[in-house]
Order: sequence, then structure tokens, then C-alpha cells
Amino acid sequence: MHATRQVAPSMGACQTCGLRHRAVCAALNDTELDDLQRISHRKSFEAGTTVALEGEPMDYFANILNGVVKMTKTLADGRQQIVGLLFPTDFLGRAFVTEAPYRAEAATDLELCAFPHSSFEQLLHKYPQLEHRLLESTLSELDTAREWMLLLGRKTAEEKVASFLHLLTKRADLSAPCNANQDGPLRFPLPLTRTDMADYLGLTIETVSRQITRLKKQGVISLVDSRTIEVAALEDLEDISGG
Amino acid sequence: MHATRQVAPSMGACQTCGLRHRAVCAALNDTELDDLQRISHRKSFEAGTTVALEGEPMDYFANILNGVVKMTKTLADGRQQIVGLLFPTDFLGRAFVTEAPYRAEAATDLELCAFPHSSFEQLLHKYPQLEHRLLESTLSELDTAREWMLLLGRKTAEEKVASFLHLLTKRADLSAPCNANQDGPLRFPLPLTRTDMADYLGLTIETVSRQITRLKKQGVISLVDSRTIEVAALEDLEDISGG
DNA sequence: CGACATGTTGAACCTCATCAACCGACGTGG
DNA sequence: CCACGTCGGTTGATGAGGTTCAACATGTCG
Repeated sequence: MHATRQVAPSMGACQTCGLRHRAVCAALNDTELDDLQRISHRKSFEAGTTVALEGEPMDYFANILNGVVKMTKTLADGRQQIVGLLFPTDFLGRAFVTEAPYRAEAATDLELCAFPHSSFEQLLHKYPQLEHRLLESTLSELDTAREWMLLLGRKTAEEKVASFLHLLTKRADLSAPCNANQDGPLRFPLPLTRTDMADYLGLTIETVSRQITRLKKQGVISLVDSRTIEVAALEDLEDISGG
Repeated sequence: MHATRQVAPSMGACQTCGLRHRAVCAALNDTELDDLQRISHRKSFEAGTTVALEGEPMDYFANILNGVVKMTKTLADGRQQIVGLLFPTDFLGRAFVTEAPYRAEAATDLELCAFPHSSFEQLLHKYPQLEHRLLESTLSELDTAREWMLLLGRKTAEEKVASFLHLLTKRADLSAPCNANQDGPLRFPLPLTRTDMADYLGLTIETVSRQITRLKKQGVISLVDSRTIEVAALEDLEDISGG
């Protein structure tokens, strides 16, 4: 299940990394960054593979370099809920506990920059500015979680789907960097299957599918193929999402 | 609306405070604590009054001494969702941004130990261990938020209400300290109205009411009065809550 | 090719929202 | 003092939004 490859980073890789000033590493200066680089290693996962299991020890933290991670929780009878998505530059892992509070899965093919659990926590202790950065990112993760609680508790199916698509337009540049800054209607691949979308929005796949065709008929979006979306009317999408 | 009273704490109040080792202050030793005490002041709010408005600057942080705070988000058309509750020892406020991301209201009569926004952030900078503690508490807040996302997205009305009551049994000692360690069935006051419960669970008041009478008929709980609950079968409640 | 996974569409059903009536407690003012 | 309105809560009848079950389409892989 763990379809992982490990690659040692070349010297100075952190300095030239595209995430240098966008991920948690931004908290450290170039010399401090060496400490982080020394414990870092690349990891890859294929879409659909499991990165960490709920309730089991997770032995590393990671920056998302590429791809999308879904964090899911499950009830005893199998009902699932995705409780968060991680995009490039986001930080994966739960500090200060050994057992993951949720399952982490690669929603798409995935590249991580990983740090062993205990080594990273030592660095957190050594560099308060790193811990500060982690606090900042945790706080904004909490903000988005609460935004999503509003969606799950109070929005209609149509609003939910529109909200999700709208969220993607804001992060499309990150999840599919090849497509940024283009003219014309915004086009991007959906990082999630219908099943995943349903689990993220608290709906069933059928309802998700129906709402997508509904948005299509309204001319707000169109589908290049079932996994590639084109947003024709971003304004309308925003209105419908009701946020 | 802001029914607030301010009281200067007496010298050494922090050392003898019941929250000394349970709230964020636990991160500081007695001498460091003086720095915190110097900027702290008591605040009181009556049930139903507003502590902070969504999108408006919140000029202080606070420990909850007594009572329950609800954090709510609202859609344009008035639909509301409670995105979190704060009980005694919990920390109120969003560090590193000036504007509150949600509205904070006193669900019950409320006592706070408040710290001016900028002074407290200076202390966070001065004492990394304080920031560490705040990170720990933010992370566990995020854990509970995600637990709630599972509830909002995937649980039935009955499971939702049972989950909420079960949550209260776990925090009843905090919200109603007078009632801890007693024999017999666990009895405690509901800190929320039916409307608030509905907004917390993503339901309507009618559904909440019906599910409560349902649990009553099953013999899992009984109502002393509409705002005082007695849990007859904690095991059953846990089973029904499905978590 | 058949088997399987992913997605769409239709029909029937059900949970929960909506609308409405009612109750008791409380406060207020004639 | 009682009539009145208000607020929080309960209960009933009705209906809609989403789920469930089912069939079908499409694409992929052995």
C-alpha cells in the first residue's frame, strides 16, 4: 500500500527549492535551513495510496511539494468524511502526538519533503520562529476548518459543490501550476474523484454528479472531461457558493 | 450590548487562580507569570451578550474562567452555524490577526481573564514556551473541529444530539463544577438553548427537540426541566452517538 | 473480449425542514 | 391584578431536498 520512493536531496537543495519562502521553511534563514535540510528527504506516493492511518503512529512530518493530500475520518459503519485537503506548500502532520488523528491519503500523485518526527520536533524546540510559523499555519488551518463547518452544517448541495469548485479556483494555481495566468476561462483538473468530493462535502456521489450537471446547464461551468473543469462564470460561481 | 464589568485582580491573584495549571498560563513559571498578571484583567458578560463580532477587531485575548462561549459564523441570508464552544480553561481569541474570523457570544453568564491584544502578543514573542502552549491548544482545537466536521457531514440527527450530550458529560465538570464526582446519574444544566444546539449541530430546533424526546422515551436520558439533563445510560448514549 | 472502476441518470423513498398550533414561564403596563 | 406579548420549548402535518437502489454509459486493463 505504501508506494513510496525516497530520494536524498542534493546539497543546497532547500535554498533553491520553490517552496523556500512559502512553506514552514520560510521561518528559517539560510544557515538555520541547513539543520532542516539535514533531516529532510523526498517521498513519493501514487494517487490512492495511504500516507498515514488514523490512530496509528506517523513517523514523519512533511511539506507538500506536489499533489493533494486528503485527511479523512471514518465512523464504525464506514461512513467517511474528508476533514481537510492539503495543497502544495501546506504542512502535513500533527505535532506533539504520535498517533495521527485522521487518515491521510494521496488524492493525486504526490511528492513530499519529509522530516522524521522526533528530529523535527527537536528543531521546533531549537527554533522558536519555526514553531511560530507552525502556529500561524495551524491557526489558518483552523480558520478554514471552521469555514468548512459552516458549509457542512448549513449549505445546500448546490452551494456545497459550487463552494468546492470555487475553492479550487483559488488554489488551482497551486494544485496545477502549469495552468496559471492563462487568459480565457479558468481550466483545471479536479484533484478529487466524485466519491472524494462527496466525502468532502457531506453528500453522496449521485448528488454531487447531479449538482455538477446542474451548474453545467446553468452555464456556470463546463466539463472538458469528467475530471477537467472549466469555469465560465467565476462571479456566478461565487454567488451560488453563498460565501 | 457589551454588558461588561472590569475588575482589577488583586496582587498574586494568578498564583492562587484555579486555572493556574490548566490554562495557557501553565506554560509560565511564577516569576514569568507576573508579566502576564500585569496585563490581565477580569471581564464579565451576561448570557446572550456579544463578546466579539465577526470581521471586526477584537482588542483582547482571554482565558475562560467561568461559563461557555459560542463562536458562530453566518451566511448572508442569516443561516448560522456554531463552529466551536469554549469552556472554562479554554483560550479565546485568534492570534496574529486583528479581525475576528467569527462572532463570539456568551452562551451563559461569563467570566473572562482578559489580556490586551498587543501586550499578549508581545509576551508570546518574549516567552516561546507560552507560544508553544498556544500551539498545543490550537492543535487540539483543530482536532475537535475536525471531529465536528465528521458529525456535521455524516451523522444522523439522533447521533448528532447524542454526540452533543455526550460531549457535555465529558466537560460537565468544567461547565458546572458544582456537580462533579457525585454518585447516581450524571446531572448537569444545558449551557445552550435549543436554538443554539440546532446551530451547533446543523439542525433545526424542532428536530433537536424531537430527538431529545426520543432519547427520553428510550430511557437514555431524562429532563429535570427543559434545561437540566440527567444521563441515565451513559453507555447507551455513547453507542448512539456513534463515535 | 470481459471485468472493473468511475461517472451519469432515473425512480422511489425517507429523513429532516418547514409551517403551524400550542404550552408554560415571565415581564409589563393598563 | 389580570390581559397581553414575548420567549423558549414541544408536538403535529406536510413537503422538499437528498439518499438509496438500480440501470446504463464510458474508459481502462488484464
